[in-house]
Amino acid sequence: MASIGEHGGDDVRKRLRALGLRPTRQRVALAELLTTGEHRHLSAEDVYAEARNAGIRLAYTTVYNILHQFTAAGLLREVVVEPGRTWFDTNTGPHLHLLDEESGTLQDYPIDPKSLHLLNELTLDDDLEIADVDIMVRVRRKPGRD
Amino acid sequence: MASIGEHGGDDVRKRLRALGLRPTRQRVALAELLTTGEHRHLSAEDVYAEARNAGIRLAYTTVYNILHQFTAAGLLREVVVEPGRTWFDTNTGPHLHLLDEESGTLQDYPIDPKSLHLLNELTLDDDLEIADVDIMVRVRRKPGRD
DNA sequence: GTAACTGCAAAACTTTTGCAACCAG
DNA sequence: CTGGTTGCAAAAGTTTTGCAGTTAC
Repeated sequence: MASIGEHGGDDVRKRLRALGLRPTRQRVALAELLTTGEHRHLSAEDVYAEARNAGIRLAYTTVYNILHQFTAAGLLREVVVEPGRTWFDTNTGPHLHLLDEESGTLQDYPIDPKSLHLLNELTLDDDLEIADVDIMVRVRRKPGRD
Repeated sequence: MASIGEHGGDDVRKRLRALGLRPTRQRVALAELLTTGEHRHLSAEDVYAEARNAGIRLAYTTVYNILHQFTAAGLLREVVVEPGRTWFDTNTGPHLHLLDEESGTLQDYPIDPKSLHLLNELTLDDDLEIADVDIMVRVRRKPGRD
């Protein structure tokens, strides 16, 4: 594990600054929390709870502020599944989402961007360009004998 | 224009019944409203307002109930763009969505399902199958000279 | 010192719930 | 009749706002 210790996080600070974000105590703490370990899907509430558990003192409002700033900066991706169910995805690489509607489970599935052949053929207005593509595959248990 | 007149809607009634939905006054009226004319993206509020303007008396709750029932029955598609921004799409054919984040505008773009080559290669659990696929292409105005 | 940022409480929104009244078959 | 539907008001949930106080540089 890299040296993201007690008083560490110098690299995080640099990265934040490069994104035009002042490395405040709260932003550094959340950035470390969110970029450490496996990729995850977290609700704002999840992030708040985890932060508090980790001993980070910060307000709920601040969690929202920072999550949105991180999303705008490309550190996170926002995934809206249903109204009132927003996930922040720590995986910003090319992937699609598998949603099991029965359980509400969201799963990443890596894809080769080149396979999105279709997107190169979209006819857009001349002054428009593709900023991002979200693909959600809704899966269900096969019907039949239970 | 087909005969969807004052006291008409017999075909609508049949269609609703075929879907297992009792053709109540409210359901018939909304089904006519939503299946007439061009395809559109409507919020629950839009539908409520349009219905009232058209002289249909019904409750906000009922609009939600019916929109969800229609969605489950395949008469509509639900599109969630951001938390607190759900659209009901009257176009149930194969298409993707272009979202201009600046303006919040959502636009349909027809696609050939066969071009979704990628989806045939997804490795899913044996008891799972694809129920539906939502593709959202976020577009933005090209940066550069203003 | 100053602009950027945070924290708190309240507000704003959309969507859901519970239950009595109503209607279709 | 009888269960499926509707309507109303109230509740639930998430996300946003306004503004005073704090912090980064």
